[in-house]
Amino acid sequence: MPHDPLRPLPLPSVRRLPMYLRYLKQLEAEGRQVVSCTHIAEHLNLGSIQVRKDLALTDIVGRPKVGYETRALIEAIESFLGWNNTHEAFLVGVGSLGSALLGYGGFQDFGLSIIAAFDAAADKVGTIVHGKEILPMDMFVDLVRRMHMNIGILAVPAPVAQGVADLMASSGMLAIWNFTPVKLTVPAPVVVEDVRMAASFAVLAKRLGDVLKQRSLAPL
Amino acid sequence: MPHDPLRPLPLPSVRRLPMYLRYLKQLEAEGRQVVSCTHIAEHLNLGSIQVRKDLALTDIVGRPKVGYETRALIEAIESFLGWNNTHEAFLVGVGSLGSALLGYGGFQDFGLSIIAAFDAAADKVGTIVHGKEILPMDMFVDLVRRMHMNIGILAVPAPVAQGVADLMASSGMLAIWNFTPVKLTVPAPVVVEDVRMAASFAVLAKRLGDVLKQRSLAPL
DNA sequence: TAGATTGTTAATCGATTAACAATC
DNA sequence: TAGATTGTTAATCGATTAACAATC
Repeated sequence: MPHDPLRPLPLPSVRRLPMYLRYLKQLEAEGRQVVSCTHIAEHLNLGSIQVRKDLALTDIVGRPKVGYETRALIEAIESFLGWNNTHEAFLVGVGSLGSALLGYGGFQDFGLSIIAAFDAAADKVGTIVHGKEILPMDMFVDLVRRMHMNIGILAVPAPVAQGVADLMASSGMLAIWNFTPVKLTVPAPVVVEDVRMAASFAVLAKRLGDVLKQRSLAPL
Repeated sequence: MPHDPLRPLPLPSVRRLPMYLRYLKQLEAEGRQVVSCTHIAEHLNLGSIQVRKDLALTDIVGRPKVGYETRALIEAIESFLGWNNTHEAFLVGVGSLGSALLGYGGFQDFGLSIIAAFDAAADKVGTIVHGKEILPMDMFVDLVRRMHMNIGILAVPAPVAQGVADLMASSGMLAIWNFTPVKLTVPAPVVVEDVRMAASFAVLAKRLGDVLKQRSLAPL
């Protein structure tokens, strides 16, 4: 079932692909040559049909009774996600969150490389954070243009988030990975993906509340 | 429509509530007394019916033609999410991500307070990070029990994630906010919420790819 | 009153799950 | 061959959107 390119991508499936990828890499490291949907599904607590359908997005074909070749599957997912060639990005905002992102090693798992970081604060500019020099905002637009940067990572304080997003868009960036809680407005082709930590915590707090409620109703 | 408590919560709605909350607080700060769904929806690029239905989860009632009282709505959402009383949490793992979480100011918006941080590395224990002393793992289980901590924030390296999660569960914690890419297995009442940055980046990369493809097909 | 907005029921849409033939 | 697994079509489920009466 080669996914009909006219229909929008099923985003829940896209979001699950990195989970498969991570597990497959682990299996490969353990020397496993082939793997079935059933096996993946079991390990990740998912339905095997769902896994099969998600994998089908990448146009991989498996062998009945056997499964998929681990290596081929890894390559199919990476290629589908575009994680086989490196994505270079500029980071703006080197506060506590921004500097964590600068130092986070896990990004290389998905081919993301932060090649420069910018901050508006004069006392941060010129310092080295996790091995990278912090550049002044003055240089931002010019460097984006000269280096044809597509991806901006936004980790500035909320009040200036929209302003920096405008700057990113006007300098020619096409994608903004938004770590602020601000709903950004951007011009036509630019895409924004929000990392909404508050949304995640809302679910946790709500479910914890349910557990506590049940506990108080039915004590030991 | 007071949400039927027997049916599971619509999680997409729960995830949107913090967005509303943030915007409502902004409106309140600007002195706005009442607000309509239409207005909220417009600002957040959502459908007004969706907003109305989400808000109905909190049992708030509005006035036709007028809308909702800003303050009452804020309180209804906070109460629904349990964000009116403070959630205290222990953080484990003070690497680059963990120390960012320690220093991140935004958590107070949702009543989350990290009251202690732990690390296994001897050279980190005893140091002060963002004003908080790093404690040794030896003290973890005992402190969780004595302080009746419910929430653990997991920001350790992937290889030890499951082990620390086991420790959290066995010491009596009921909720784990998981910043690692590992799929955790936990015993019965414990809830886990994953912050899957890779999933978010997968969507961004995929959509950026689409934009670039369109560009190359229809150049200037 | 007229018009806008809420609350609720019905229709649509998309994602998940089930069923089953094809295949190694 | 027998049994397990894939690929695909159909059924179910849940979330979103539409329709509309009630109300201020």
